[in-house]
Amino acid sequence: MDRVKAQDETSDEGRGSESERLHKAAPDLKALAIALGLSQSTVSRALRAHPGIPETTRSRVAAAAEAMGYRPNARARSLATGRAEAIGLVFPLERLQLPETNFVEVLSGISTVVTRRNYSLLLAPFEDDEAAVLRKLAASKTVDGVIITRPLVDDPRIALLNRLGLPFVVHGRSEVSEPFSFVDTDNDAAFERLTTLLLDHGHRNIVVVNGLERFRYAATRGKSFLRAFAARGLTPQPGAIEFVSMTESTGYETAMRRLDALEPPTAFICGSVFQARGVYRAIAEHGLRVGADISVVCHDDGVRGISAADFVPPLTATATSIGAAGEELALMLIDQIEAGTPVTMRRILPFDLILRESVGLAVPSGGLPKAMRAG
Amino acid sequence: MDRVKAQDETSDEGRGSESERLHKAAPDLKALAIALGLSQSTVSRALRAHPGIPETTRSRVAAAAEAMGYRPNARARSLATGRAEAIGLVFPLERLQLPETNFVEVLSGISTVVTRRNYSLLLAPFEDDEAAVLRKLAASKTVDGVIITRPLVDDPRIALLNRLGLPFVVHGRSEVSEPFSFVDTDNDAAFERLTTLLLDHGHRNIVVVNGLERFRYAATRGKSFLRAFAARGLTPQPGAIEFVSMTESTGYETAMRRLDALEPPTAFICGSVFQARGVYRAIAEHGLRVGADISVVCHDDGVRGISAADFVPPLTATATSIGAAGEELALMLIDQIEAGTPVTMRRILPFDLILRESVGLAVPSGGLPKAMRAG
DNA sequence: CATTCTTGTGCAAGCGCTTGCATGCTATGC
DNA sequence: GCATAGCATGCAAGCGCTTGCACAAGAATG
Repeated sequence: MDRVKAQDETSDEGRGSESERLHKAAPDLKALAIALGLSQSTVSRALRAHPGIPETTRSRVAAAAEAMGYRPNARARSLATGRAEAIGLVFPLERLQLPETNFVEVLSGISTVVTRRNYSLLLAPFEDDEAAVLRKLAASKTVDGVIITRPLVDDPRIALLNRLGLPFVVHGRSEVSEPFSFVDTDNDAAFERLTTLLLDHGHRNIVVVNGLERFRYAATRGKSFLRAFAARGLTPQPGAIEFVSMTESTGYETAMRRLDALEPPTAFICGSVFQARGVYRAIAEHGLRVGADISVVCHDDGVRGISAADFVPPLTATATSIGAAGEELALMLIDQIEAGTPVTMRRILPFDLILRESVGLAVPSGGLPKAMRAG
Repeated sequence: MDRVKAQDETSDEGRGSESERLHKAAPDLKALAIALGLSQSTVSRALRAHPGIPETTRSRVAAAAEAMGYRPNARARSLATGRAEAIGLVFPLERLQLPETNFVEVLSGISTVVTRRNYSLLLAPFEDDEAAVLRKLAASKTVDGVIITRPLVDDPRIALLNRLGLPFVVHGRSEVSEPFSFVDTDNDAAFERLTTLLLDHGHRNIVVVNGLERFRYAATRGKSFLRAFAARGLTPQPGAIEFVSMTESTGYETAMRRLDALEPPTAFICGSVFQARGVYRAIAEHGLRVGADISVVCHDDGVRGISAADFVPPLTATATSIGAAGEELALMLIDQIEAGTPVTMRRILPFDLILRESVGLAVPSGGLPKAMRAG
């Protein structure tokens, strides 16, 4: 391997003339008021369209502000009003560093709404101490509220935020008794539906490649799986649920291990398209055909660039839009902030079950493959 | 296709008791000063470790602040100091929405440094009017400086920001005469190196799958390609450089079109791994083997989840870390802000040329394939 | 025509912090 | 013993905005 280093240069030098940069300083409220021959109060009220300001004054002020390029100083404004018009997104830094994540989709949804509502979005990553970040955001009043993600089954952040009095919205649910607002996918129904689908196709030995058990969504999904079995008076194999991380490689490893076991499953349910991709790979390496020899279904969050529809063969999945969840989160948080009074809002997003070619009738190991195309 | 809608629920209800949420309000400076029997000035100075405050007082104040959970109000502080201790990242919203982008890597690098330096990161996406966003950020003093990305050959934002007096750093360069700070990859050297490598292997009919010409990095890369030919007294085929977008699909389409042409190229140079992936696909569809029948090289920004090393066959590339560029950008901007005086800092990041199996000797169309393994 | 509203505007007191300058104090020097 | 330094701390004036309240002048009322 041949490695060639290119140069690496750093230098400093003066920049721009003082006069040029001071060109036309943005006026402050006082300057604007003087120019208009009005008091700061009147101008301020006119700009905010307070009642009691006649239309004539209002438009005159608006025109002058526009002409002079006036923008209120956000710092001063937020100090005076107690509102920052900004929300924070608190997340582990590694969600930006790991290759497989649905983080960007959520971020995209949040960004869209925040921009539309004229708020600012503060990114608040943390490395280990999330509570410290939350406390800091609350006390420093940098933001009016926060969005937190990936709640645990019993998440301590909820109590903390309630105590701090910082408005917040959770992406997902938690089993805590405290009240909180959230946006969540209907994991319950989705996994029950996926399980039922496989049961309908005669599968009994099903493995769930689930997320880590401490996260509430994974715990819930596991329970839904069991419930679907119970509803038919059936019992899954012991150890049917694998609580592993949401990556391609763990999907692969888990599937490899289970396929090499004494009684390999006839179907897999995956928690994410990433895991499903790994499962597909393991199945291929075993010389098996998805949909014919073995079935796979998954939950698809609608992550960019990796769609269940593009799998070969196309993957049956419960589909939601995690981008839409992001939008809903931001919307909910901002509404809550602007309501002033603490309210609890909950929203469970719907999903679509989309049947594709990855599901077939259960076949005993080595039995005849039967491709089945649903739809 | 069978679609099942799940429920969709929204509800409001009261939350938490007033007393509970007011539990233990974070004290302000005044409260802390009173508790300590000191004036606000002394406490403030002690906390900021101003000279003239004796060690004894300082530690006493620090201990009390810690015990009472004091955090300065960021709004008030920034109003008083004129510093927000925050920087903004301005970008087109679509960079978050498109599936193929190196945006997250940059963001990750920026986040890391911003957090380490105790700054806040404001995400400032725009839909069409970037200038408006910049003006607003400058006038509203929400941030102390901004990072802008993807500069055009002649980028108007630079003049604007200089005029506004808002500190900024550019990810990439521009040909404007105004001074500005930037962090950039050594595109010049990288593309000259890639071109030379192919020329060394006897390739003369090379197609460059480049980025859009209006972006300075793409324009530069094109010129470097020509320069490498000129250095050998050679001339590339007319229309050798394709200025297209940085996606898998355009890589695919471009390669398909060129491979179907009368004189198909014997080698491709791609601007990104995304394009390269499309090119590989087109080559495979033509029944050709990369490295044997046709050569491919690319520039690899080190995007998560898609590495030149994982291509089949592994792809020769000039490698840089775009995450490192993000870190450098944030570092530079913060240093610049804290320097107070406007300085111009430039940094050109090095790259490694990593030879893998995707390059072979040029073979005439239909000639004997010669696999060649460099290294 | 005096009185009470309305209406449009302004005064001034904050919001919670920083910081230039002033002050009272204890150590030092001659 | 008194002037001269520090030294540690406090006063008060902002930073640029919002907003409760007061106010002047014209409109409406009896």
